[in-house]
Amino acid sequence: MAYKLSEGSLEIIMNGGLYDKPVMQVLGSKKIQGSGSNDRFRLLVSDGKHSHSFAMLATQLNELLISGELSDYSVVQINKFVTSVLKNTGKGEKRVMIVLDVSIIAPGTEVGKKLGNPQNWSEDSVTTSAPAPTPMRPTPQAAPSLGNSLGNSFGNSLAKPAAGPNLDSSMLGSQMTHPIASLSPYQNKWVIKARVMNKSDIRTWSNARGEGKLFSMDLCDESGEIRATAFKNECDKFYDMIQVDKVYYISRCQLKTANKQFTTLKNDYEMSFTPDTVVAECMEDASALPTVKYDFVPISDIANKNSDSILDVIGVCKFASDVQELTAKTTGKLLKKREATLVDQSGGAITLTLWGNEAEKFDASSNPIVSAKGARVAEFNGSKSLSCLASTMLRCNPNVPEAHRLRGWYDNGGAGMDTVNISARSGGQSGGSGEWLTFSEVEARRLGAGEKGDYFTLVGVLTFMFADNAVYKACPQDQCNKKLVDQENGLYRCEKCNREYPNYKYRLLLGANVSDPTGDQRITAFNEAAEAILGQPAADVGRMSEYDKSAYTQLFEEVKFRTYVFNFRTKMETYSDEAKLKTTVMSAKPVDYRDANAKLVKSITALSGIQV
DNA sequence: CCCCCCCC
Repeated sequence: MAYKLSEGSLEIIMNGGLYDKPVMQVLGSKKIQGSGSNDRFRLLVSDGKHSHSFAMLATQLNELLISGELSDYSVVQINKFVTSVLKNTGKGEKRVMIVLDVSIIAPGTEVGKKLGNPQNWSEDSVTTSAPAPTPMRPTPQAAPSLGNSLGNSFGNSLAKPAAGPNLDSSMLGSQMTHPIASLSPYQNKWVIKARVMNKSDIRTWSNARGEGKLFSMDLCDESGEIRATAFKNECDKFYDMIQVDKVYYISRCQLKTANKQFTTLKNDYEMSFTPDTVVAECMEDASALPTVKYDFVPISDIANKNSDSILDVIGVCKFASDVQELTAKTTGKLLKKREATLVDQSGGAITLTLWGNEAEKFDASSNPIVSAKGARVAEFNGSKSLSCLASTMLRCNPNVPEAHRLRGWYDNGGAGMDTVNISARSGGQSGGSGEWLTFSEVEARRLGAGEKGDYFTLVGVLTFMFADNAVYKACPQDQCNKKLVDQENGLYRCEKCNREYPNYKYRLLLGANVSDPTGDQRITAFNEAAEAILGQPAADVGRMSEYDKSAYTQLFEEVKFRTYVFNFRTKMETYSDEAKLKTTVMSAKPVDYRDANAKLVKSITALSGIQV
């Protein structure tokens, strides 16, 4: 049988032209050292007229060679390929062809010999041979280096949109962009057309090697996904431009091996923007480019998921807390978070914690549909909630069928449906998201029954205070707050430090009763919380108790029957066979009536389904 | 060149 090779196709391709599905013969292959398991293979290919050893097999096709399916003398049709120019090869520029998809027309064993008499094609042929023959389809003939000319074109169009007779983005079809899966450090001239799946906040760093700022983004196309990071100048240059869900042409980034420890994206490489990087938004229809794929878990099912598992969720945001600031224990970093309560048709409600910029920007006032791909299940005090990671793809009112279904459900009665808050069953900041509970709800939910105790917020009135023992003389050591024993000789003994001191500090330990319309509770307020309740520093309260008893009594009279927004921690403890809730004041704040009224209105709306 | 993903 005679095999017909696409004579002359190599010359076209190696001149940067396009040739549709050339048929070639493989004359040899050679393994070149890749990093780790990423071996790559170089092929010697022939079109019958020329042979060329600068063809490389895309790594995803390695198996063809390893299995022997592709071997010497095989005749193949190259369905998909890209070329790129390598610099610094020692012999000037070298163009390589990367084979992305092949069909084997005849196995090497069947062909058994070299077809024709191909001459070794060299880079010199470019200048000695005639210009490339007419390609198979309209092609950028003025573009001996595809990536380069596209890059220039972007540069021009960014500077002056109407410029450039050569190429504009409307001419950029899929033929001319490179699949993300084909990118590697071996190729430096390429253009990808990619959708932004996720974009990070700007982060700064400071370490022994210096300091700076960066942001990163996750890109995808039909072939795969890759992370790109923009540092310093590039961070400033591109942060505002890059928008989630939009599609961009991107060229001239630096590729490097991805550290798998820090990414879940399916790519062996990641890229960094460089001063030469060009980004141009794709203005034509890019609906063919994949969007984020979801695998939503019904909210009520999340209660059965393991902690730390990663999942996708979508729900109506029924409620969101204010932004709270906190300090990370391990890093000392100042963090901002907001807790959004999501509900869906499963009848479940769950808290989703947003961080940083996403927390600040979030607006729950219109009860948006919120979706999160890759949120992490967290467990606190035995209850499940979700937390966003840097890799989580968060969307408000995403254009997906589930979102439209939820909107319809919520606006037609779903808002009034009873939900089971799986983030509040037996722990956590109960009621989630800054919701206020009553004592009867605390009882109904059996808060405090768990191992670690439960936190909740409640508006209550101080109905009684144990004023007599509210202040004591404490060990003056910084970390030691032990009550001192008066030695009656001007010295005070600390049993914990096993030392005597001539001095002491006053600390507060206030026992009290708090009531709300549904019940009451014996509570304890330690130093800072008690100072907040009394509105006086412990030192002043101590002086009053010792030197101005009437002022001391007056202080407690004034505070009695005041209303506070309390944050409590409660835990069941057993004293001499009797189980009792031990409830501690974590914080006590005066009521902000504006905020309180807003909460009541929200609650009325949620319960009645009627917009107030 | 980062690599943190936090808290009650």
